[in-house]
Amino acid sequence: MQKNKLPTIKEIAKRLNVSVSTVSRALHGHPSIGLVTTMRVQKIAEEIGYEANKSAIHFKERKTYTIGVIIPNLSEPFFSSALSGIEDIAEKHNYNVIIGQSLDNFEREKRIVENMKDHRVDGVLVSLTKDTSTYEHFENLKKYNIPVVFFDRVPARKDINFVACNLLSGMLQAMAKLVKAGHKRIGLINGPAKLAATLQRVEIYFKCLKENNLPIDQDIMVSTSLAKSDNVKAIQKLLALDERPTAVIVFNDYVVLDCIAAVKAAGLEVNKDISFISFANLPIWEYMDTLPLASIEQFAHSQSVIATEYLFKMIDEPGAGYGTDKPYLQHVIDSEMIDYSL
Amino acid sequence: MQKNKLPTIKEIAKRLNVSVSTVSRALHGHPSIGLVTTMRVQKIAEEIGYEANKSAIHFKERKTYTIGVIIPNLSEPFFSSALSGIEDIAEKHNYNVIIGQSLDNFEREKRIVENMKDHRVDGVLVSLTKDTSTYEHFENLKKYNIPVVFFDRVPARKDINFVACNLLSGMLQAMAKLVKAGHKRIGLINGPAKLAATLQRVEIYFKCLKENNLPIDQDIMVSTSLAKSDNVKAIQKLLALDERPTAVIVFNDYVVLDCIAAVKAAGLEVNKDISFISFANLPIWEYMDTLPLASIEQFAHSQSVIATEYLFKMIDEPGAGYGTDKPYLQHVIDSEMIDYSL
DNA sequence: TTGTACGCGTTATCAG
DNA sequence: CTGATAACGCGTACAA
Repeated sequence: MQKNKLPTIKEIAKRLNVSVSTVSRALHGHPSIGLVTTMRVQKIAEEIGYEANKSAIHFKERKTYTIGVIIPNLSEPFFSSALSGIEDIAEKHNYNVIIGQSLDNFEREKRIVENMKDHRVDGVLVSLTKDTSTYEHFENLKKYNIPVVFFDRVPARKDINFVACNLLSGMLQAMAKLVKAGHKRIGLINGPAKLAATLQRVEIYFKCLKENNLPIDQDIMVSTSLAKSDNVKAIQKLLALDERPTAVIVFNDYVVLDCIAAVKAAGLEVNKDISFISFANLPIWEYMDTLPLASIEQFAHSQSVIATEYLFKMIDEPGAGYGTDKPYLQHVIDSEMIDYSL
Repeated sequence: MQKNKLPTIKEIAKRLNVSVSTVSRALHGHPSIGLVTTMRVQKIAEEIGYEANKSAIHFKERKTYTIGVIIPNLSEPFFSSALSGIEDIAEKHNYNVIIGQSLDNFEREKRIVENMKDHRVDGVLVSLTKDTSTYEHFENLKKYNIPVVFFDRVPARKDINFVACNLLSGMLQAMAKLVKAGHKRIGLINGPAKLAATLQRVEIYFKCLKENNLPIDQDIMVSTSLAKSDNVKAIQKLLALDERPTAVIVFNDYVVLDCIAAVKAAGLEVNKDISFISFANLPIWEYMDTLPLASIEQFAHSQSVIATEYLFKMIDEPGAGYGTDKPYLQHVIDSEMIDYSL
């Protein structure tokens, strides 16, 4: 029935027996168009409910006014909160945001990048899969002049733009606190080996031990794929040790949640038999009865906002050198211990 | 430096001294093109790294292969989980998803709808603002043949497509459980008046009281704007009553979180001095020590998936009558009590 | 002050 | 088998 008969500039021109350019200019209030004509045009534009087809304009401008966001999983508060920040900034720039969930799957990540390139987004924000260790799919975007900024889960390279968290600062505070409380045997539950953050955690862990003159003991270092069952296994391994750690650094708050449950299930008491410190600072701690001693804030929102703002710099001033060589964005946010033991 | 010199079909044509149509057909493996020509074309296409400009194709097809999602807030797990489901389905249909956060602000919602229309999305999914009570901005989309499906927070109308939760079924189970446990004074903490769900809650509340031969008492009915401070005020009002309720139906799990905290702060014990039942079934309950007696699952994921699939039916078969009159989607999911008291 | 012509990248139609 | 041309909706340099 209703044919796709959307009002166009052409339609208006026909009705008024003027040219499309006149209509176009009239609609934009161009000074060179006579007042009467302008009014007449605007009048029927109003009447027939004309509204410019942005996608046509974008096509012509060879821009889409859209940025792409690639993240592992929307269901994780960390990422949805980041996305929320991104959308905020994009909206201020009159940009749209399209999303792609990699689901921590490298192949999917590649497909999503491909798709975003096909759609000619004007820029891309990425938080990597835990399995991403090559970056050609992103290189490809350079060919299309599509700027990329990584955040949080970033490649281990120097020729890219990223914003991430320096976990050390907060961790040092936390560690000092543990040592002061008398902990001498401090374990580590780390994440998947391929994640850059995992390596970082080890480094920090070592550094902190050293800083406090504590020995390194491989027995109390375990890791998890981040799957729930694996989290439980990890903590259980530690609990089963003859000489178990009295405190544990944990990859993130989600893992700690499972650890706490497992400790309770084992008939032990959190913060007495064993204490935890982890990374993320989930908003729910506020409501929990049993929490880690401290959590190292990761600033999902700040990270994403900074990344997005830089992305827009690159988009708005192409050729200004942003994102190339010297002015690479390599923003590292100092982390911060949030003390829950008070 | 690098001019926007992306390889196009035209470029290939020039290099080979053939027409663009030949190139186009060769690229698509059209049978009418000679094998040699086809090969030659594909060869340099490969060489110069040609990739079709989808946005040009979409422009020509007058489709964007993009759907819009309008939700109050990405930071709420309920909505991010819904969005996750939407993105999943869209991806299967090779569609993109653009998002808009209304932040529960009616004016923003209008702007977002406008924006999505400007961008000519092929369809829209909406969960309303708590202040939305008029729907002209959506009517407008009809003019552009952009189908709309509402989910969860839906308009109180019959001439639209929606999927929502019937909260009654789960609630009846929960209520039966309360009564069986001896509760006779059951209060209500409701949400903002403008939200359709608020009215629904009252109806259910009344119905359940009646079903169980309990009297209605205005004193134990309060409401909150959903802001934290307001949540606390609401529960405190109930706690301050001479004869306070022994159990309370609460608008949703987020409000309960604040209630529980307030109860503890008042030196009372949850599930002893006062019990709660609410709506949402947050994933974190699993990890909490203090939880409501039960939570009525809202099925964020299911709702959004069903809504999205119907949206694609409308998109894929326009004129098939979907979304008009008889085949309006008015899918109501029966809710389900999740019992946490075991 | 207004109109003509062109370009954005692609596909479809019609001719040859 | 291949090419020229129109069309999608709009903006704009150039011409009148």
